[in-house]
Amino acid sequence: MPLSAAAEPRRLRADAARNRQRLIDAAAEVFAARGLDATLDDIARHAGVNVATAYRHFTNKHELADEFLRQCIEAAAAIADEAAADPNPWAGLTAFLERSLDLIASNRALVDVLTRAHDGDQFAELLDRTSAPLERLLARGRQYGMIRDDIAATDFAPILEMLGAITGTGVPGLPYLPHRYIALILAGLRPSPQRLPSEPPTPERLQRAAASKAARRG
Amino acid sequence: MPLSAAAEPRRLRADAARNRQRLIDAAAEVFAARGLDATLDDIARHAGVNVATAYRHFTNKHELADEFLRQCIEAAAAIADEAAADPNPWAGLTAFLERSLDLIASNRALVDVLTRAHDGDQFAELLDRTSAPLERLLARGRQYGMIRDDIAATDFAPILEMLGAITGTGVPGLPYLPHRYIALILAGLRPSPQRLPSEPPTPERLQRAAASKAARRG
Amino acid sequence: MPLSAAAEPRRLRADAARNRQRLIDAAAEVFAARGLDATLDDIARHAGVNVATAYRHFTNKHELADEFLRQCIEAAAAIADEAAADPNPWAGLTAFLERSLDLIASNRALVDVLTRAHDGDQFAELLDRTSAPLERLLARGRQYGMIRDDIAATDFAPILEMLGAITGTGVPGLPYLPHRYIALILAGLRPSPQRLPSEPPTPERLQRAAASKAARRG
Amino acid sequence: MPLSAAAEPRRLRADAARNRQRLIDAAAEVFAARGLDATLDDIARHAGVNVATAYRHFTNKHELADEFLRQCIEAAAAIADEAAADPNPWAGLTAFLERSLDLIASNRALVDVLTRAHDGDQFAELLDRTSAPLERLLARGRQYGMIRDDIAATDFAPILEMLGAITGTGVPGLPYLPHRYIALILAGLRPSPQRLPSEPPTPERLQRAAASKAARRG
DNA sequence: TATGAATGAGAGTTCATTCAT
DNA sequence: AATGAATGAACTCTCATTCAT
Repeated sequence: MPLSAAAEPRRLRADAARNRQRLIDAAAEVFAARGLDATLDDIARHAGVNVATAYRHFTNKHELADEFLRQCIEAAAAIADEAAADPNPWAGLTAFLERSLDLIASNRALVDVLTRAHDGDQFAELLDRTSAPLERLLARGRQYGMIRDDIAATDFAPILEMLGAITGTGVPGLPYLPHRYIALILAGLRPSPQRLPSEPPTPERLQRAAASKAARRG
Repeated sequence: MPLSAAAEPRRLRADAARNRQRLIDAAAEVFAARGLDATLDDIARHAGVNVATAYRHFTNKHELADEFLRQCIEAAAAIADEAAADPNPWAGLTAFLERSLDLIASNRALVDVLTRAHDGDQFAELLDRTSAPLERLLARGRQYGMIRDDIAATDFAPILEMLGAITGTGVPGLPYLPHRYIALILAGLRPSPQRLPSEPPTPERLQRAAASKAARRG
Repeated sequence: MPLSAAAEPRRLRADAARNRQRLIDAAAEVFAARGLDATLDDIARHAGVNVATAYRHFTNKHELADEFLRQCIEAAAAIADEAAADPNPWAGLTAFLERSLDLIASNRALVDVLTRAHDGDQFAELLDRTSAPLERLLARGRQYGMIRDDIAATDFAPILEMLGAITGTGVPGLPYLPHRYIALILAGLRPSPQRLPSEPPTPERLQRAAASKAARRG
Repeated sequence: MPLSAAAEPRRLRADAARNRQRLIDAAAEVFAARGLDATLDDIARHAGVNVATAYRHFTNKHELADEFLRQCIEAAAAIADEAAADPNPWAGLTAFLERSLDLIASNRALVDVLTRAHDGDQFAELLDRTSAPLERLLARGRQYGMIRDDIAATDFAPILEMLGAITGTGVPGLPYLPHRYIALILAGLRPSPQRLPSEPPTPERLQRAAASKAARRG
């Protein structure tokens, strides 16, 4: 899944820029197939370039993964934007979860980054880009009495994290299981007299949690 | 968290048994901290023994992980049994999820085993041990109109998998976030006029999914 | 004794080619000194490169040994060719045995390959390359009544295997003992009224024997 | 002042002596099957005792191998004695070579010790025990004009070493190949007008050669 | 700039040998 | 005396990263 090219600060020669994007696309494919543990050599071979070339573009494997994840975040943000544009908030919310799940499902590494938390900063970025549209969506949903009012945009980070954990449960030839659990969570998001315990997480808290996960990994 | 000692066929000398359990406990700690990718050397050092000693007790790293997971499964089964014994099905269900989450939270590797599925057989075992009590619990819950009737014991594998993904979100000094999402899922488990899509997964399907995950990892 | 360079399919950079040959030469020396059990680390150190470099050139220890043996086989084939070119068959035969012995003597591992049979395929290759010239040599020798007529080219595999076993018997400052036993065997190769028992071994039989030896070793 | 100086170094308890012999027998079997590289653990298990027990009887693996080889040497000496007792020197010589070969063939490790020279001292011992009977045999053979007179007892060390190298060439269902090469060597041992180069090796030389081989191994 | 090649620091595993019961 | 257990030192092989063309 070649993600849209990102804006690069420095000007690169045309072929260099092409190599750079090739590497990111290759990373997407290989990470998707083998997870974040895939070797850089493999990715480079997949991109049709040499490993050393990868190191000219990215100081280390970590950074290539980051770049790849940044592009994933772009895609996630686009999904949130489109969902918020839906006139029916409930339909928008449903679409948001389902399309997010599709994105996650297409990338094993994205599961890794959400589950094993590769880098806290990326997480913050993801929140930053999706919060505003989600908040708009939720506001309208509450207005119409479609969505419970003790849920906030930041709650969707853990929610997607949870859904990401079961993306791999697809078995060819059978209905895709995660939809079932999206529906379960959607049922939980309906208005209810019983309030959820504690408050929605603050962005800071989510960042700290993601960072602490990242720290564990080294 | 030293798990309950497992029944060992052969009698071990006192010191050997101690070392064996030390290794498993060390494995729990180290796996908890760094996931199933942790090195055996690390675990052995943590246990205060030589790597070769680990190899005397377990033919390879895989087997040590298996032993550790087996003990986790015992604990999980105990949780399911106690939950089923609760006279109030809803309270039992709540306790089941919360205590399961606590167990998972204390072991990063348990997340791995649920998320990344180290070994399909272990997964099958886990299902096997928890299905019967859960099914009893659900049956009573449905009778009393407390629990929606299109959910089955096997649904709790993905549900716990999901919850496992966010166990790491705890931040010292703040209320434990996962409880919030347990509550969200519990809300979704209340009876509802809208049925969930597709059927509860069959044990075979869950096993196949777990096995295919395990295959990816190698 | 650096053996003649072998034809390599892919073009290697100058320094890589140098390292590659250095590794093979180092393998020759180290195998010669310690047999095929020598460690790759040792060989690499001898070649002045890192072990990992050895692994860049050869997928495993086995393959490095194979490459080294291939070069030995080239040398052995050259010896057979030159011997067959000698106008005097007896002189040719003598030269063949003596020069073969010199080759073997310079390489402990060559003894290994003949004695302990590292790889049945290599053995087959060796036979294949030396049989034709030897057969020509023997044919002329029989014509002139110089060589007994119940001996065949394939007999020289076991004969060299035998001689290989005593190559190590040289002691500095004393006449080289193996020559004495070459002479003994040459005496046995003179025409004789008493026929040797059984037939010369077929190539298939030699290969099977070599393969069964290889199997034992693992 | 006890007159009966025991031939046995130390008295062993009956069961200890039994274990000791069991270990040597197990060593023979296991060495025969897997060569001198077999693990002590394997041998001990084969003997039905613990490794540590092996270390009570033998200071290290080397010494157990030595003991095993010593028993082989006894057998070899017996063969030489019986051969010398044959009234027909040529028949005696033939029997000596064939039975020696059988002995070697039954023990992979004996090939190792002769080929790869585990220990120079053992070699000396072997010579020592077989020289006298062989010399008597040869003397009579020369008298009758049956055996060439420039061959000596010490020549049979390299000769057996050579034959040992091809003991493995047997293939089930086919005539045993080594007999063919014994016949070849016997043909070379017939009287001949052409003298062999250099002199028969002195015992010292053979010992030095064997010792230098042993040194290589470490 | 891009490449082929090289490397150091492990990871998993094995084995001769020693220790503690 | 004999055993179960423990160990340190190897050995094979891998990979992120750097160097030399």
